[in-house]
Order: sequence, then C-alpha cells, then structure tokens
Amino acid sequence: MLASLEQFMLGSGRGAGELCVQELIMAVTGDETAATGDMPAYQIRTPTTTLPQGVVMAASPGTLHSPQQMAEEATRKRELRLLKNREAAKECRRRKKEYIKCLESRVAVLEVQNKKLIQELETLKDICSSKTD
DNA sequence: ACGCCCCCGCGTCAGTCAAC
DNA sequence: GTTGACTGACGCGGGGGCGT
Repeated sequence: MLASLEQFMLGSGRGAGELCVQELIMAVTGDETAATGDMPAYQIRTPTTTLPQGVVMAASPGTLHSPQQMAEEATRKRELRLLKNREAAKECRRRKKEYIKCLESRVAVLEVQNKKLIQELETLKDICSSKTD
C-alpha cells in the first residue's frame, strides 16, 4: 500500500485512482487478500484504444508524395496527438482525484479503527491491573 | 467596484515505461 | 528502435473569497 502510494507520487505509477473499493474493504476487514494479486489495484490499466469520434487514422507514409502533402500529414498527426493527449490528461486527472478521494476515505476509516483499538487497549489494561491488585 | 490572492481545471510539452 | 499511453510540470484563464 505504501509502496503503491510512493510509486504514484514518484510518477512511475499507472492508472491512479483505480483502487478504492478493495482498499476500503481491506481497511475495514483487515483482509489483505481482498486486494487483487501483486499489482496495486490502482495500477490496473483499462484499455483505451478507442479513438474519439471523427478522428481518422493517418494514411500510411508510402502514399505521400509532395512536400505539401508531407506537411499536411505532419500537421494532421500533430493535431491527432494533441487531441489524444488532451483526452488522456483529462482521464489521468479524473483518476488522480478519485485516488486521492479514496485515500482520504481510507484515512478516515483507519482513524476510527485506531481509536477503537486504543480504547480496547485501555480496557484490557484496566482489567489486567485490577486482577494484579 | 476594484484589486489581490488562492484554487481549480485545462491544454500542452517532455519524459518514462511497456509492448511490439 | 519505434510507438502509444500515461503522468508530472508549467503556464493560463476563470471563479470565488476577502480586504479596501
């Protein structure tokens, strides 16, 4: 978990924000097997191969001739790249927000859990000390 | 009303990584 | 080596809060 967070913060993580439900289940139940496999859940990628509507794939380089055609093709490729990157950035930010929201929820759950455990510890201490007296 | 500051979302660029 | 996806960093513009 901490490793996952570190990976995300260091920028090598992928698909931030895709943990959440399982993380929360883990936090509540303490069941580490609730998370899937070795891979941090938020790094699981969903295939994003679909292009936005209206986007036409570039023609193969072999069909181009004049410098003007080449220039037009380069422009078209650039526009396509920018469009894809724009969408990717939006999706990336959405996942990141979701991931942060999830972490905040987890903090809240763990704080409650921590309070309960402290309370339980105090109770047990009381029991022990009353027995030894 | 105005200026200022802060926050948020966006578009873009650059770098990294995995798949091929 | 090339390519596509992802993401951190940067700059910009808009909106809201606050003091004057």
